[in-house]
Amino acid sequence: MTPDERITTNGLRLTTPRKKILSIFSSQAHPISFEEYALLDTTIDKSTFYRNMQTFEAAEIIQGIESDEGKRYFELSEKQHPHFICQYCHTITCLDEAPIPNLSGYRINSITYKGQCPLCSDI
Amino acid sequence: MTPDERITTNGLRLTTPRKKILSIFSSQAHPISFEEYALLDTTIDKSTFYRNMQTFEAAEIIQGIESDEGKRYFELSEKQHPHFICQYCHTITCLDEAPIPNLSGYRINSITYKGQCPLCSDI
DNA sequence: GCTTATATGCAACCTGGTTGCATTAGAATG
DNA sequence: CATTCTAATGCAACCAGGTTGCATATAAGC
Repeated sequence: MTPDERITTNGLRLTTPRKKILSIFSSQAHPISFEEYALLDTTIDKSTFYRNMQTFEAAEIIQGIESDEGKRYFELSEKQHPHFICQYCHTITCLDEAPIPNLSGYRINSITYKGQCPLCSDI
Repeated sequence: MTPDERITTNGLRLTTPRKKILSIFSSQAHPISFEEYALLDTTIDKSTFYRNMQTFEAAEIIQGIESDEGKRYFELSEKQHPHFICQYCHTITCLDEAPIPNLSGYRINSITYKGQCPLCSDI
């Protein structure tokens, strides 16, 4: 399913800002914040962005994660994978290979590890 | 080591607000936010609280975790354990029994799961 | 007890994110 | 293709959690 199709199958309107949002998110390898998004789309309005993040999260098109700096990062919600947030360089890495544990009774939607990434361990 | 000793061994002064902060945190079963802390200590000053959270995090006396609502929660940094944040009731649970995986190259300081807790799954 | 650096408490501030509301523009209908 | 209706946008004002500057207080060493 293409990003645009994911919008319409959820009964949402295919608007210009939404097409651009999903197009830009499709080309990201890591979650990005509004601040970073706005560098790639200089015409976006802040409230349009955040309102769509909420809409897309409810439709499970986008997934949000909280950084260690009180910011929210977003990425396309494709194959589930944990994230690693480095507390030193604040980089967010997608751990595509890491296993997802089974916690009986709990339904896990996201996993976030925080700590020191390999690059920051070397210093 | 008592909480007070953890302060002095880090070269920090044993002040009245600090003693109260650690005393209150010692009696908590879950991480709490400033909002919740202030209900238990009505004389605390917001900046004193947050400055001490930073100091204590640096001294590894306190550990902070980000909620799914853009708030920060804190708990005494004792035995390392993952946390589960329910996206429906927003409760933070300590998963004392859950295993801590090994990610080669990464040093893990905290693990946060988000999703649906058993109570919210039943509804 | 005196001294000095550290910590407190208050107010002002910052910033990420939200809300209200008038306007715009998808999409369905005839 | 014009009309209609509702969802979505864009702007400005706002909110809340957390931080900062600075004068005052106080813990700890002598």
